[in-house]
Amino acid sequence: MEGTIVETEAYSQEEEACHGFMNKTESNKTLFGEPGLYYVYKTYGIHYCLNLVTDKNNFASGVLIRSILIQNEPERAASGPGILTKRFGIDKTFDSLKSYDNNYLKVYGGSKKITIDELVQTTRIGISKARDLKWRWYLRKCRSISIREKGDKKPAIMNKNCNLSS
DNA sequence: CACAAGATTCCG
DNA sequence: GGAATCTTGTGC
Repeated sequence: MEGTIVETEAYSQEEEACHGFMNKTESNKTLFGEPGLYYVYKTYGIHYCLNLVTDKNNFASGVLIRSILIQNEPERAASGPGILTKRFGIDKTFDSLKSYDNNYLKVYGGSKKITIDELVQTTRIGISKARDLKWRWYLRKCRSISIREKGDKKPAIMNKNCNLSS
């Protein structure tokens, strides 16, 4: 199974919404690890969320993957952080795996260049702290976005020649 | 040891 | 708008 990441959020220990804001604990320690690791946690007792650890060692930071457009699957089949992990079969066992070196799930940069004007930059979803930071980005022309920014209307169906895959 | 809150989703 | 559901962190 393969798809394109179309919506992400950034988290950093310097802001309150980050799991690593307070301190390093048993459950968030992966977030403090080396860049390129997966950080997977369970939320609301039900859903797993997938992150890529970024920045340097011992600095909690990561990117939450919020929506993936899966090839040869209906739109919105993986639009939302909890639903996409379910769709890809990602659970806690993926936590701390290297994104570039494992046998189950790989993430890599696409060959297609994305320019800043193709993205919508807006606020993050479902958090109560640091609500003002606009650290969420998504592809404007993609229909498989979990929640669109207010006023950003869902685009018309794309034709085959402007697909987002890399 | 108890309790509150959570990077969500689905249903009504 | 609200429940489901359960782990983790914090406080007493």
